Amino acid sequence: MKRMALKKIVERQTGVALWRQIADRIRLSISNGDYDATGMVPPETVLAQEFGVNRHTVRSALAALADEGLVRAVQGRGTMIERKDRVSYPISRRTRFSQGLGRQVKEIGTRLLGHAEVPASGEIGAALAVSPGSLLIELRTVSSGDGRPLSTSVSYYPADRFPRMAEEYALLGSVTKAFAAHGLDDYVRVSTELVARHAEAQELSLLQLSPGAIVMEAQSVNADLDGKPVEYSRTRFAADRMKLRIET
Amino acid sequence: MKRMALKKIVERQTGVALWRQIADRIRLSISNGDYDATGMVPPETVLAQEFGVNRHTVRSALAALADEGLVRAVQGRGTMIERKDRVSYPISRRTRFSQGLGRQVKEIGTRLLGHAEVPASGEIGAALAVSPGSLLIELRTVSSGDGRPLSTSVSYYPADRFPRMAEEYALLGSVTKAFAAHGLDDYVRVSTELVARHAEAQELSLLQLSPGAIVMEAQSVNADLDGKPVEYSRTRFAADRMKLRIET
DNA sequence: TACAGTTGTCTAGATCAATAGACATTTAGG
DNA sequence: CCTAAATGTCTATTGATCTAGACAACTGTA
Repeated sequence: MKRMALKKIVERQTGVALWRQIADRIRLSISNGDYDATGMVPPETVLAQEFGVNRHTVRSALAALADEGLVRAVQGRGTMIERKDRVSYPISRRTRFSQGLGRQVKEIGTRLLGHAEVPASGEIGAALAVSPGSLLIELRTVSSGDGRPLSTSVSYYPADRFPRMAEEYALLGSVTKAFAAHGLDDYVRVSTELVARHAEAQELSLLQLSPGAIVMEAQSVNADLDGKPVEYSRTRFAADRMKLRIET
Repeated sequence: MKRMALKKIVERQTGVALWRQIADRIRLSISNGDYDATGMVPPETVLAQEFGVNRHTVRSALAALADEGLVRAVQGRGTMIERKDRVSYPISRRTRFSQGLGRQVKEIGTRLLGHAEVPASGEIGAALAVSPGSLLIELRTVSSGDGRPLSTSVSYYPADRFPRMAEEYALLGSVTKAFAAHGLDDYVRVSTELVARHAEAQELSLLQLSPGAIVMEAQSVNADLDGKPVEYSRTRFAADRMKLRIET
């Protein structure tokens, strides 16, 4: 289906600047492959006409995208697309971070931001089915693909069963391996809840997002094969770098 | 865990107006139940201090939320919360729209916006495993719960197998029943891909969203029990009214 | 070299967003 | 009946956003 050259409307007086709306639309078009034929963004004058705004407004949008490293403008030639990918991340009964990304990224980085021992509280305690007040290990991490941050997580593990979680994770760089080091060889995803919202300040900095960006937040529980919960985690994905593939 | 009274930072010069950022944050707090104790939003002066902005800016944010019908301000008393729900929508092998919402909403509405017969094209044809150019039935719908729009869909069905899809759907108000009318009693979800992004103009109007709002877009394929695809659909959910529960 | 097409830069003005302060109006409670 | 606390309204000012137009600088091609 040839994509319709549909009118590219932007809304005024909405609290979202036109240049940001336009930047979002162009980013989407790039990731949809709309400009693959030329590898370039249409000329500023053309975009200005399509969106019904002044050329300067389009320039602000392109400047923001150039700032993200998504495009690069060359005087006299045009604005070239530098990057267009959106990584696909599978969510299934056997969700494993590094396996899922597979060949989409050459190099996967995981960084342990910090860890702590905290008492179980309402929501998290209930999800892990531990008695209130019992100790949990909390891990905070950021994961990236080819140097670009993709997600940030806060995860909780029962401290009595996985006492060395932080150390093993720091050493092995993988939750799956850290579980294995505690004698747990297999686990499955029990539940996942998804919400999309604007990123908060801390998420902007952790994920290196431009302000106003969107995150998808997944709250998930993993359990061992007996159905006993072993992990509760809250992962926030950079929405414009990822799509989630749900395998049922 | 008692929620930390963490500093509520808003970012300036980002192309997203402060009042809109604050409106988004308050909306999130309402849906998180942060204000359940009183049923009211904190006083404007308090919010202004928390966010580090002028009271007038907070007032703009609250005016936007009042416009959505989320809160109602009463002079001399305060700003009361009118609505706080975020509907949970399950995605599983047997995703059925109306069943999933269950008791969360009293009244489910589905409206057929229009239908058409279109030739199968690249992506959609491949997903449905039909030969290129063969005919598909396209349905465009909006679904709502208790009068609030929750999602809008575009769906495709092979015309040779489900020739009366549009008529049956219009009559029965349900895809499951329309399938049954064609002799298909059961079907399962094969794949789902999820993306979150800012809503486009058309989506804003269909879902009655305030500009700058977020939609979650799910592209899904359903198949009969022999694995033959019967439906390709693209559903956009109003992100601030829904959360998706993924059942694996 | 000439030229068309493109991005880069500058100036000026109009509109929107945010701050600041003052005061009015309404409500609930002592 | 007061008063404290809350929202409602008004004016003025500053900075960010958007429009408008003109022209400079660079690229590729004829």
